[in-house]
Amino acid sequence: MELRHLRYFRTVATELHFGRAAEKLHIAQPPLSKQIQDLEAELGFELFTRTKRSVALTPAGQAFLIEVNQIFQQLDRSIDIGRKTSRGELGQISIGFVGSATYNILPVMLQQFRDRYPHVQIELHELTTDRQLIWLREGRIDLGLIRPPIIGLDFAHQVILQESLVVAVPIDHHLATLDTIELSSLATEPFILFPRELAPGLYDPIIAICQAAGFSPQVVQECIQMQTIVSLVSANMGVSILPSSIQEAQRQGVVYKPIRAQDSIVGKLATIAIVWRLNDRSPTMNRLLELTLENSKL
Amino acid sequence: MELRHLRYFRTVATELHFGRAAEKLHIAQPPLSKQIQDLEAELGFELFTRTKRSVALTPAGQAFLIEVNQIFQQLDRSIDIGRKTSRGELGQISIGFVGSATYNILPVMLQQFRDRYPHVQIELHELTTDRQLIWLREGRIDLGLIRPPIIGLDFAHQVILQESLVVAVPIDHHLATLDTIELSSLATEPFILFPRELAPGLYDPIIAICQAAGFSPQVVQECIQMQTIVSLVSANMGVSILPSSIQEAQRQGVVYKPIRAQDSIVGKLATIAIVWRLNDRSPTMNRLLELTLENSKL
DNA sequence: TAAAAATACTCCATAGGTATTTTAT
DNA sequence: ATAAAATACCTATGGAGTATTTTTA
Repeated sequence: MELRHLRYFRTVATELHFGRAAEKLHIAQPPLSKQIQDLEAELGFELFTRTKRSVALTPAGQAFLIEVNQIFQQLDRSIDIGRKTSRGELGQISIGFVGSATYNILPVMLQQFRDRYPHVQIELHELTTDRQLIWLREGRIDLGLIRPPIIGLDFAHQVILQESLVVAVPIDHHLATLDTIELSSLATEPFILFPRELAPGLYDPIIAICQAAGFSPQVVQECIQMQTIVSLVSANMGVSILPSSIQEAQRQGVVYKPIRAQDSIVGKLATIAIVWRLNDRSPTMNRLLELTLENSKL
Repeated sequence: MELRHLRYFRTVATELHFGRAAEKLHIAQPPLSKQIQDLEAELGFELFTRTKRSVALTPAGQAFLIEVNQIFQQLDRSIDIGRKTSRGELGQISIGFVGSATYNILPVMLQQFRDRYPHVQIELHELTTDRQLIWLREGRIDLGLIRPPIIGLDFAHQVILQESLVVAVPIDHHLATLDTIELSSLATEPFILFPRELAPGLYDPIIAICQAAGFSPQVVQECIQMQTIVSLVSANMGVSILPSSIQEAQRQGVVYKPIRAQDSIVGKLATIAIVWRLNDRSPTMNRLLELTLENSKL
């Protein structure tokens, strides 16, 4: 059986006239009769009762017609789904992100993508940079928002955000009244930082600028979550240096101050990059990368 | 597009190897490659990523595969439904019946049919004989259980039940003690009968046997429902002559007595026939007629 | 008698086969 | 070097066309 048989059947069933049906199908009447006969032979039951002067559907033909219409509906649906998937309008994508991406790039990226491609299922995983690279390799996520550097040759990446660092001090701290803070004035302050392994690409520059300012920070506490660091600063446990986007997360008892003369020595050191597997270009990923990279250029 | 393309696609998608897929399909590899290419061209998107050494489904191909499997499922379903309908195992039938068929033929017929063909939808309509013939002609019912005679040449029918008549008398009536009743002893009794129009094929024989016994029954009350006649008899309103199957409907205050010497003069006068439209032989109807006629022969 | 489906045949488009090339491992 | 898909070209099945017959309203 081929779709041709079913197409012909549908036409004859609606026209109830082999001649007209053949005309509608742009074929001659005899081959149409032949095809319907072949179909009936294959099915093992009669579709039409022909009385040489009139054609009518048998009860089985009526029941079959209803079901055959479903086949064509399902066929249209199949093509539509395939086409949409090929365009990245339909599908799913699994995204990893570092906690600090929550304050800037991630919400913008998600909202834009959801607006443009509402039928794509997005799965989100908050993970550290190193876990993201592992998950990427294992195929558990398709994209990662990480803090460089990236180790491994099987990844492609693109920096999408560069931000400056700020100093976080408790609101009643003696430095809290200044507009900008000289790094050297933090030499004797207790520091709260994240463990180096978590984001060496962010940790190392922080240590480097401190040493350039003539001191090594005295780390009294390490925290995995940036939110926790901020909490501890507000609790007068010490000060910290963090990406400036942390200011988006409003928090009582903490003030953020720019580092003086940052542009020349310090620059925009906190970077976030988007990573994906080399040679993995699903349509959905392409659409998301397009949107994100296009955006990060602005 | 033809089912061939989809069949080939499914095989390649499961084998992920054109050579093996071709073997499985009993065709050579080049035409298989060609057909898949044609399919992709028609769909407007790629189904496979071929890297000369390995074949993989694209995301669109994966999505399409799932949907295509649905097509084949729907195809199987269509054939199955058509086949079952052609055998009368699936479908619907609308049956009319006279109230008095409720006591004998109808319940047996329904139970047997339901047991054998549980997926056929049965619609039941209690109607008088004349209404049934009208509904039959209008296509509102497919079969009727009626009391002959049948007027109209466009019907086929078959008598399926012949039963004798019995006399219904109140339990405290002076005739209630006898084993059988002589019709002539009813000459002066008040009669309760149904209107002639309702079932002339039953009414006329009743009048005829009374007249053969030398009297015309004094009808004091007419009722459409046989149940009502029985009620009135039990209320001492009079006596009646009814088909013997009325005894199935147990009722306080009424006794039923055979008519004496019934075999010779009276015979089995109350008949029920099954009627259908000439040349209307749906599979469902054929199955029901088969069962019923086969049964009535016993 | 006329309208419509079925038969009988003929033809050609295309599905499928064979031989070969290309390409990636 | 080899496995596997693509390309090129050929063959032949069967879908479609034409002419005719059959059937019944």
